[in-house]
Amino acid sequence: MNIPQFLSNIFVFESLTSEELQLIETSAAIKRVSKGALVFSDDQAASAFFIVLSGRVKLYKLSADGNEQILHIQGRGDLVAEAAIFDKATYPAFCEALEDTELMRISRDNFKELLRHNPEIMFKILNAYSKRLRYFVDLIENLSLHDIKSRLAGYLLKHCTEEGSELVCRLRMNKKNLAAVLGTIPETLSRTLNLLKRERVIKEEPDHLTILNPAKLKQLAE
Amino acid sequence: MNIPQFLSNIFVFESLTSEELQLIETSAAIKRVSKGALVFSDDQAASAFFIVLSGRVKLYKLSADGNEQILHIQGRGDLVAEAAIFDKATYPAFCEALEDTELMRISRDNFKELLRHNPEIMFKILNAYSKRLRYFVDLIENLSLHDIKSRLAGYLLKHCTEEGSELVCRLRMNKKNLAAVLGTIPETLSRTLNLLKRERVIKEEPDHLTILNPAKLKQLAE
DNA sequence: CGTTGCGTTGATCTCTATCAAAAAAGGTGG
DNA sequence: CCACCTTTTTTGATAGAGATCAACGCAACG
Repeated sequence: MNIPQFLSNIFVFESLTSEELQLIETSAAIKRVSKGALVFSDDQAASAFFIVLSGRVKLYKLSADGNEQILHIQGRGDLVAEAAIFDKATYPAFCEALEDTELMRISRDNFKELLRHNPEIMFKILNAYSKRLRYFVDLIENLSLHDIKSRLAGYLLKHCTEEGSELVCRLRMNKKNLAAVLGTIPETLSRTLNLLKRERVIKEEPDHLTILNPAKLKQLAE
Repeated sequence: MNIPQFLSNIFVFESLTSEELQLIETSAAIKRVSKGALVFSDDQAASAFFIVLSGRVKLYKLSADGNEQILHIQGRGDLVAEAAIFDKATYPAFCEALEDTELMRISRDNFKELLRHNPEIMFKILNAYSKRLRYFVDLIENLSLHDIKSRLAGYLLKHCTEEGSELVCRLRMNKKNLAAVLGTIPETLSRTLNLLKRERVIKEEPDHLTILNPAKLKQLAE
């Protein structure tokens, strides 16, 4: 892969010159992880953050009895563990590869130095942080104020795409993970999907869900 | 109040010169709200953010049937609605005064201009954002993976102080609000406090809670 | 083919919300 | 200081959402 070329396409770095991109590349390391591998652990000491080059990772918390809540899923171009740059130097959650994934590891100190000379990058980081904050506010609202049927409806709406005349949702993860994204367990997800199928709101096909009644789905999601 | 003096004590502004502080003051307005008054609404258009000068406000979401989840409570020196500076220009939640409160309203555009000339402020903002992100991650973890007894235990531990030989927790808000902080309702909070009282973990006194068994409380909070 | 992991289904149980009402605490004005 | 009214908090009874536990079907895979 042409790394500088790739980096220049990432929102956070798009204002940098090719010399600066080169600089990032030399101070960064590529980390390759296979599907299912742990990238870092909750509370682990952190001296770097990551950018996803390819693949996807999930960031999640575990309860004492092994339940999982996924905080978010990051793909190509996304920052991972960026909270470890400016706040205390520990990772805020577990991070595991959902697929074979390539990450660029960027050292905290190098990056801060880069920022000092390129303050305009900070605006981009601030923008990314703001989006992340809003995403978390939505998640909190969902977990606290909506039931699972409503959360699932919201998720399907947010992740569906038009394909021809149909509205379909490709999950791109197994149902155990989808359950953990929604803050529930696979059994409950399975039953809730059944509810929606019985009400003819969605139809499940081998590799995707088809949304039969978007209006109803919107109403459920409120 | 001597505003520039006050501002210079706020973390975000502590590196500014008195001329710059003066500049902020002239471009900012003081907003006074009485206890119970709404400062702004969820999704309302936002062209400014706020700094709390005195008093406290709560930021919260409401469900369709009127349930409330408090996202956080901000006091003297804290930023409010800072996500509206860099991301889309709407307020991310409702904001209501818990007490008579003075806020400084800082226009988004003026502030951005200030940042351009004082990039070091951005580090402070980034730091504040990082802390907020971690706080939200904790809240998500709590709501999703801990039951109410555990959330209450965690809250009490986090907010208690040593007074003489005793560990006490002064709530500084009514129980309806505490319930909304914990993601529950007053009835359930009342019952959960009873549980802890019956187990001799805490004792309730007219104006505060005394923690009788911190070890047990820690164990409950995990 | 056995094994292993994933997804579904069924039965059950537990936590927490809801609804209703009583009790306690806080003003307010005479 | 007391009677009155409002708001907050507590208590009780009930219902419901979702977790847990156990079992089974099913596909992938060595």
